[in-house]
Amino acid sequence: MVTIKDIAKAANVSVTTVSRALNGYDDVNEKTRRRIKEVAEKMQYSPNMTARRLVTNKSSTIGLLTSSSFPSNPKDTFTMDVISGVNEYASYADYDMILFQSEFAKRRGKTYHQLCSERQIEGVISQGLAHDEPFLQQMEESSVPCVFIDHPVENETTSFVSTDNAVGARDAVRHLTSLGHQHIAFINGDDEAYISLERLKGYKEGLEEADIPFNEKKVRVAYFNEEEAYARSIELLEEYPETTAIFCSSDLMAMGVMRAAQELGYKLPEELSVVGYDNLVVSQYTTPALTTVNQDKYKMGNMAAELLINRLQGKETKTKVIIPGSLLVRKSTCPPRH
Amino acid sequence: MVTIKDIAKAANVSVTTVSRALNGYDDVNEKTRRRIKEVAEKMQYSPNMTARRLVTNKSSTIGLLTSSSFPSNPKDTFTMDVISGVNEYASYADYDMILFQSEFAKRRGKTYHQLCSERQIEGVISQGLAHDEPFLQQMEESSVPCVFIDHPVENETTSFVSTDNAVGARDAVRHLTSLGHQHIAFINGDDEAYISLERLKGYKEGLEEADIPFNEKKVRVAYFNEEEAYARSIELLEEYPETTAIFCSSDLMAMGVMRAAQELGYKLPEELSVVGYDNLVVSQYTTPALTTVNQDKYKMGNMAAELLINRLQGKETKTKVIIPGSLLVRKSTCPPRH
DNA sequence: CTGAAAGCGCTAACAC
DNA sequence: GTGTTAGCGCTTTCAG
Repeated sequence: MVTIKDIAKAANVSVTTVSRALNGYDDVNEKTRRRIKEVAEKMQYSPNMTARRLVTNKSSTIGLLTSSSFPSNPKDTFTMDVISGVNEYASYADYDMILFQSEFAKRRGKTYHQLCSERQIEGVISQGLAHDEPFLQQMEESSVPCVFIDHPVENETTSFVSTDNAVGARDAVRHLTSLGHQHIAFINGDDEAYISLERLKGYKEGLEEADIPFNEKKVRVAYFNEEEAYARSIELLEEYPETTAIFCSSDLMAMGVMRAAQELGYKLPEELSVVGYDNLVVSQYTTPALTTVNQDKYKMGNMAAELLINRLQGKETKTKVIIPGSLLVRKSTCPPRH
Repeated sequence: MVTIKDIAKAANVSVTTVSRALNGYDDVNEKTRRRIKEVAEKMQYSPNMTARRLVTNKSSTIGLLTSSSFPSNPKDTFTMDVISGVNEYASYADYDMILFQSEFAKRRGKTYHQLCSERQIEGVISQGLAHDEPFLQQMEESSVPCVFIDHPVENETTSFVSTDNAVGARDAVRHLTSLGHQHIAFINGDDEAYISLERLKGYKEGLEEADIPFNEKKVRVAYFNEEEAYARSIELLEEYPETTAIFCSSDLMAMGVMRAAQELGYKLPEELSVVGYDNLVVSQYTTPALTTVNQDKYKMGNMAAELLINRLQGKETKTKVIIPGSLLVRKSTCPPRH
């Protein structure tokens, strides 16, 4: 391994000068710099980041914290897209990215703070943590900068990236009402999580716009789980047979709903319109192809990384970004039968 | 930040003793150890990995090297599954994983060796690199242990993980011939890559078993690309209208083929059977659902990590693992029309 | 402009 | 069993 010491020797200068020359400080003679750079090149020098980290106490590494192993469901490509977006920006900005799972950490008895300090993580991005996940609280309190995806907290060290969930949900419902639907049920993901609350708000707005009374009994929670949604939709359809459309807070849940409806003998979409949320890859291949609200997951990750790294580098930066979504009308929705 | 020095002071011992106590060496009095551990716990000590890395010259970090940003195609969930498998094992074994892209490195003018030495990467896993990617050569020559996915090189520092490609391809063709197909074309991924050669071998075997003569004109190469496969299959179908089945070396290519056939007016699967390879998530949602050869991508990643980390830890370990695949018969294949 | 020296937090001979 | 000491490779005062 070639060190700056070797270069110093070869170039007949001190290690200090080598360090300064290579790191682009301007208090070094241009000729000396050139010579040093040449020597470094010739000797195939490459800096030992670990040593640098130790002394500067900076790691150029960010963490991406998810709850457990991904994908929990093979169809769930959400996290992959986020990872991809984060990694891309991190690479571009010359940061490394490390994946953490809160479940794993807890099993090891590690606190959030340990997770970060052990590796001198400079900042972290969280994605897909449950709203009551203790790590979330620890992140907020930690001095390590972080950005939350879909968890609305902003302060001196914390930023927030999400999509416009209320608008997305409202547009979905608006699409349904404009088709003529009057009986629109809603399978939500959670009853406390931020995005679920927002989407519920959008659902109500959409209903209100069309002068349809809100009925909380027609809202069920299925924890973003396909099987759970399958079960909830069967109950819903039995209790409210007049239902002609179901709006779901994720594509996975929508797939559960479609399966339930088909097994119950509904003809899709004529007898039941279904709308999803997320626009997972699979959603365009379901039968019928799923109408859904697109979320730009890659961009969410990319943005989160940008906000985080800007902050780490002391650049001025937004602390909140809401990425617009858009309704993708496919084949799972149509006017209700009379 | 709490250091061993602080603990040493608080526990009235030397830093050496603290280090030894915390790292489980046995040349330390059990009472002392207990006391030190207590103090460490109380002071919320967590070791500075960077310092440890510097002195031990070990990073507990492995790299996962892919060619470019992933997924190149949103439907392509292959790399995600591999990543997931690698990450899972790495976490379990207490290693960190970092994602590298060869394209990015090259744009930065970094060699493979620099990539590793800068971060003191202990070992790397490669996935999805083109067979003529220069980094592959550099990996083989490097002293950094590595394991190749789908690239057959084994030596003192190198292991190899793949699935049984020849068998997979043969089974696919066997399935087709057993259905009665006599005119089976093949869209391969590459004409030099290891897996492509193996699958070609399997294709020939399958044909031979059924006494069908091999015709190299019926083999086309589409570089694992959907559009490319779309184009090649149109040519194929026009030149050999007697074709009743096409075997493809990836699901993505199979999707291109199905689209081409449908646009050409073929009724699937009655007028053309199509078989894919990989078993991507989407393949079960295509119309018709794609018959394909499953590859356990998660396991490939998991295995690769296991082989690598075993080696890093000096454990005895296999240097080659071939994971069996299995044919998944779905709806895109049926007997040919007479 | 350049160099000497200190030290980041930790491990590992080597003594005692 | 425990402590002393010498670094790992780098950055960064502080002098000159």
